[in-house]
Amino acid sequence: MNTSEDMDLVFQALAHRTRRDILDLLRAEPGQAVGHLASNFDVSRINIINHLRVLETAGLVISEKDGRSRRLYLNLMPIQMVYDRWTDRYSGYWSDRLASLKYGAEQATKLKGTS
Amino acid sequence: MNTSEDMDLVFQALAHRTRRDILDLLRAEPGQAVGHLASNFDVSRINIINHLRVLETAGLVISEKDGRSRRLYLNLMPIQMVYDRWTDRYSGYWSDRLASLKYGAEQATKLKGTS
DNA sequence: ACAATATGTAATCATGTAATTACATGAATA
DNA sequence: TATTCATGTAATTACATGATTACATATTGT
Repeated sequence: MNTSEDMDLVFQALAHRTRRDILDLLRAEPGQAVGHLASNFDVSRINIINHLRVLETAGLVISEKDGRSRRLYLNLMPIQMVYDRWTDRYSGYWSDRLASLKYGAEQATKLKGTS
Repeated sequence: MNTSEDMDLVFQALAHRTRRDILDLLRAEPGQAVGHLASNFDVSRINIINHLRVLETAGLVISEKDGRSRRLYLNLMPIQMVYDRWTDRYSGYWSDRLASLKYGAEQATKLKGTS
């Protein structure tokens, strides 16, 4: 998670519903195989493999071979690092939830007042 | 932030370095105009307008007309809602930073042991 | 060895995105 | 009113992405 390109990969990976659903399924049942995972979707198995490649490139999914199948695991570290970087940047705004909402209200007021 | 399509928009908006840089600049100097913002980049002014449209569609940027210019503001609410939803889902893993790192270590050990 | 199973690669097609140039609108000001 | 300034729209181009079908690899079991 050093370069900005890595962050691009993580956000892009999360920017598709199927891939977010994959992460949910891997969280619910870690170590499941590709075919078993794909059976949850209406799209082709190959499409799920393509999505898995995107997730693996972003570091969000790790896999290990197990005979003729492949076990899949969720890895949340990239999301943690994005979160850390983001909250470092904007910690003043929303490191604390209440402060964030306060900011949102202030901004709304400011916009209302000047328009 | 009700539908999954809204989350797609937010993640897609964040999945480009220029757009993340725009958010940083708007945070540093709220209310700045389009041309002033665009002067920070090497790309064309129109390209920044296109990126702004993406950010506004995702709800991350709000704007108001001010004479012949347009004032731009950062809106972090969509990110907050994505964050809330994500941490709701995976709160057991990384609502607490230490717990998250612990999970990461456990997962690494698990993978090492079975491969 | 042969067949069945699990996964992956290659080629393809349609669609979407990023960035550009040229032109158009609308507001401030001489 | 004409002109400059700030912004926006339209059309275009190159490239990336999502999803598919057909084929290929590798492993298990008969």
